[in-house]
Amino acid sequence: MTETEGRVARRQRRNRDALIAAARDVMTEKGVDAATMLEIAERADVGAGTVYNYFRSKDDLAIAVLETLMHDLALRIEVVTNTFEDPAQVYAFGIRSVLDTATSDMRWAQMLHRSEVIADAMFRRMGPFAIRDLRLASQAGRFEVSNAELVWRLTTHALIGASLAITTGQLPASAKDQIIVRLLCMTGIGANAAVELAARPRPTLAPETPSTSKSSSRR
Amino acid sequence: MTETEGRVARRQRRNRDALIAAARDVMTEKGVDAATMLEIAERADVGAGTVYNYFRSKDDLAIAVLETLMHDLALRIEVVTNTFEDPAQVYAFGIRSVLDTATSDMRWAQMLHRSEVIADAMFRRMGPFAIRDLRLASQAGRFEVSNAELVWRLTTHALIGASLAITTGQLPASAKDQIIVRLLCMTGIGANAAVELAARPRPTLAPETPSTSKSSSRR
DNA sequence: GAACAAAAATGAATGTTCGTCAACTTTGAA
DNA sequence: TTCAAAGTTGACGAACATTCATTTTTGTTC
Repeated sequence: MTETEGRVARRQRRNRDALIAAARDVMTEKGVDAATMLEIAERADVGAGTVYNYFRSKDDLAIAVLETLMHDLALRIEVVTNTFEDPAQVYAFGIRSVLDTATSDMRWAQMLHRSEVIADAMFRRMGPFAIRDLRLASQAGRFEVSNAELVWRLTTHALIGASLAITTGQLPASAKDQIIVRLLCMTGIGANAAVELAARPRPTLAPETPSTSKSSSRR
Repeated sequence: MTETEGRVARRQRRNRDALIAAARDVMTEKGVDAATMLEIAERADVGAGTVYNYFRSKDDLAIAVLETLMHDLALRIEVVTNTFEDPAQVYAFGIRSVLDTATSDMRWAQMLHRSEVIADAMFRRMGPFAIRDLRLASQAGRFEVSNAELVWRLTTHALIGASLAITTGQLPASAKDQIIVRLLCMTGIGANAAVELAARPRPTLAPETPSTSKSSSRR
């Protein structure tokens, strides 16, 4: 194990990141399925076969893309919630932000169709934050959650499903408040407290980190 | 509109049902993705192109298969719950049965990977039963649900997600009780009442309606 | 029961895509 | 400068959903 990251390793990570950025662009433009590996490779200025040196399969790559979206969102949420007093509100703001982002940002909406993949990415990438918040709120006596992992797992799937229902028009966007209330109910807080918690005013999130893929400047 | 179903319409429905049965067999054996349209057609003793006279696409066919599984399960649940006194218990037994079936029956487990499709089929096919039960229990003062459709929508996605997590080993089967408790929490019943409701003894379901596809006897 | 039009079935051909691979290029140490 | 290891390439193979021109079946009318 070298103390610092070697030149080779650094270059490899650059290539990997460039591929993820390219894939993110193509996939959020056309959807995961419609994005072909060839187009992604071309966007990254790379041969078609090269992608498979970094990702085992298209799904692998899609998961990597989703994870960057998730991680980015989790960090932006944390910046805001750091100032909150009530740990229950931290959690509530988090799931509300996910719902808002997933339904309003076309980049997310395009990805929603692979529910189980996106829910899994959300579980893993945002889980460390969400589960911590659930535990803190439980310790503070605000929630009644004995198995935070389980509650978060159920919440991710419900959240993605609800987002999908909104973007496909099966649910009106005005149902968002009720969705959050019901998801908060899963924390054992009770219906009345959930309504109150969901109704609190919310600050706005910072804008998304811009993509790092060069449009077409290299070479 | 003819009073009785004409000969033509009846034959068409027979063919359609035979295709669904064949597709159900193949898809539950190998999974939706691994099932090829050609194999399904062969199993139904039909040309490859014929399938497209009855279903617009492979997805269409998969949805039809899922709907038969859902509908069948809903009916079997209803037979048992007809004798229940407590409307809340009717709903609890319903979601518990879905979870048990989805995680123990290989036929279901194979289908779980198209989360959003299966959740949507469950919403539509089992919804009429589940939403009615939610409303009845709310009217009886057992639940606190103002928007039964929404609660059912969230529940289907969470239920499918949880089932998938169990079949893939991400969650132990022993978590099933807790899953049901948390899903019941979404009805606004409160954590304690949910635990009590989930712990009640459950009768067993009738076995599944056998497939109607002839193994290979025709011709 | 013959003639015929409409409906349904057929399966070979089509087009698309993922993932592989043998040849080629770059890298960096000796 | 040399050379082996690592990385890259794009043509290619295989798989598969879907199409469509052709054939077969069905039901009706005389």
